[in-house]
Amino acid sequence: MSSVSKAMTLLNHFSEARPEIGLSQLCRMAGRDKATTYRHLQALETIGFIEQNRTTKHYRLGPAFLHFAHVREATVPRKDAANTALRALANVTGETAHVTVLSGTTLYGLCACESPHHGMRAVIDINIFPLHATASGLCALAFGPPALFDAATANLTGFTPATPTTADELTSVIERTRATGFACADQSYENEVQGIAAPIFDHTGLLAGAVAVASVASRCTPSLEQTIKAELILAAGDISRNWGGTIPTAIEAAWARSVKLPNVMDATA
Amino acid sequence: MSSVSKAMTLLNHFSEARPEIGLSQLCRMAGRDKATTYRHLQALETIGFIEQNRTTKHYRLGPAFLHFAHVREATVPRKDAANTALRALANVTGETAHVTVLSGTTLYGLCACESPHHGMRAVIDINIFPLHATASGLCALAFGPPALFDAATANLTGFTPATPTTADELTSVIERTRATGFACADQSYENEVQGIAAPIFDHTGLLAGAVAVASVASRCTPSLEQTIKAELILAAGDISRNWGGTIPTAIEAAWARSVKLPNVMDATA
DNA sequence: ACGCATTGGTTCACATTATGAACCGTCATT
DNA sequence: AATGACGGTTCATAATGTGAACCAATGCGT
Repeated sequence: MSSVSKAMTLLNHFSEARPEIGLSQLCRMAGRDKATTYRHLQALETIGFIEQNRTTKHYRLGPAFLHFAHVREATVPRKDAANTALRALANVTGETAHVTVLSGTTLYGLCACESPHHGMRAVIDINIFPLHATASGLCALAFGPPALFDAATANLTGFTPATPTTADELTSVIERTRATGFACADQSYENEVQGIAAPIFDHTGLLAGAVAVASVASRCTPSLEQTIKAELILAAGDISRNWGGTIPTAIEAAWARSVKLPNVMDATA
Repeated sequence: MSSVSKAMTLLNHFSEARPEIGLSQLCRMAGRDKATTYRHLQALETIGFIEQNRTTKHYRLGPAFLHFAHVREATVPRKDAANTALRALANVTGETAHVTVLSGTTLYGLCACESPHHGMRAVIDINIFPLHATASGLCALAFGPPALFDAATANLTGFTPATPTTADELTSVIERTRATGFACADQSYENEVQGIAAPIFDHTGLLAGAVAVASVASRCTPSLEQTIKAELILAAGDISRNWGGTIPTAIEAAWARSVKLPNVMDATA
C-alpha cells in the first residue's frame, strides 16, 4: 500500500458519529504508528483535508472538501455515473435498464440502456414514472420521504388489471418492498413488462432515485430474477457511491436476506 | 515535500473551468514525472478522490468529495472558524470584531469577539444588522445578490445623522464599497462607533456574510484603519476558506489597491 | 499506406523518502 | 511525587517513491 493511500484512508475514520479524533486514538483505530500518523495528518492539513481543533488538539475533516465537492458537483453530471452502471446492468441481465431521479414528489427518468442481446425488449419511453405502478416508483415510496405516499394516492390510475388502485393495496406492496429491499412491478404499468428496482441514495443521505431493470414478463424466470437482483445491488451501490451517498445498512441487510438462495451458495462454493 | 502532499496537490489542478485532465497534460501542469503522476492518480482513485472517464481516459474529481463534504458540513459548525479568526482580529486591532451571515435578505450576527486591550470598546448587541447602516450590511449590498438592494431601500431607517436615508445616498456608498473592497460605516448606525467590514464567501461562490471591526470613532486614526484593513483581508480569506469558498480575484485586486500605501511598502522593504 | 507525434501505461535500477522504537515535555489524576 | 495518557519529535534503518527509457495504441497530415 502506497503511503499516499495510507495517509488518505485516515480520513475514512471521520464520520458524523465521530467528527473529531485525537492523535493517539486515531493511531489505535488505524493500527498505525504515531509518528507516521502524525506526519500524514500534517500533510493532509496543508491541503485542508484535515483541520485541528486548537483547544482540544483533536483532528477533524478540513474545509477543502467543501471546495472540491462544489467543483465536482458543478462539473460531473450524475448521468455519467448512471450510464456506465446501466451499461453493465443491461449487458449482464440481457434486459433494459434505467435510472430515475426523485425531484420533489415527481420521479423523472434520467437515462436508460437497452440490452443488445434480445430482439424483443422492454422500451422505456416515459419520462415521468407513476409512483404506484412502476418498480422505480415503489422504491421511492418505500424508501423516500413519507410525503410521497399522499402524492401517490392522490392519483391511483389503473394502467393494467395488476395496477394497485387502492391505498390499502399500495401499502401492502410498499411493505413488501421495504422487507426485501427490491421493488417488483409485475405488469402493473404495462402488460407483458415486469420491473425490478433498487433504491439509490445521494450525499444528503436521502433517497435520490432508483435503478431498475424492465424485462419481458414471459421471459422472466426465477433464475433471471436472481441475476437481476444481484446486479441491481451492485448498480445501486455504484451509482449511490458516485452520487456521494451510501446504501443504508438496513437495506443492505434486506438485500442479503432476499437473495440468499441455496443454488447461489452452491455456485460460489 | 512528502509524496502524500505531492499526490494531493494534483487535485488543485481541477476546477470548474478545467474539470477533466489527461495524464500527459496533468504532468505538464504539475511539472511532475509521468510514472509518478500516474501512480498518484491511481492512489487517489482508490479512495474516490479521482475518477477516470472511461471513454476519454481523462481524469476528474471523484465522488468521495461529496461524502466528506457532507460529513464536514454536518459536524463542523461555521462558528468555529469564525471565532478563531475573530480572536486574532480582536487581538491585533485592539477593537471589537464580529461576523455576520446572510440568510435570504437578512443579515444575522453569528459571533463577536471583544478585545481585552481597551477599557472602552464597541459592544455588538444586535442580532439583525440593518443593510444600509452597518459596514457588514454595506458589504452584503455591494457583493451579495442584487435583490438585497430592494430589501434595503424598503426600510431606510435613519439611526444617526450620518445614516444614508435615500436610495441615491445608499447607492454611492455601495459604489465606494465595491471600489475599495471594504465597507466603511462611520457612525451611521450608532454615534461614536465606526465599522469597517470585508465580505466572506462560501462554497457556493456567493457572498455568505461579512467580517467586521467596530472601533470607537474618536480612536480611529488612519494608521489603525490600515491595520484593521490588513487584518480584515486575512480574516476574510481565512473564514472564506474555512467555509469552502474563495475571495473573488476582483475583490482581492480592490483590496490590494486600497491598502497600497507608501509607509506599508517602506515597512516591508 | 506511411511515418510521425502524442496519448496512456509499464518497467527497473537507483536514491530519496517513509518508517517506528524510543524519546521529550505537558497535563490531569491519584 | 508518581503515574499514565496525551501530542509531538528524533534518528538509524529500510522500504518506498522516483524518472529515463520503453511499449502499444491512437490520431493526423502527407
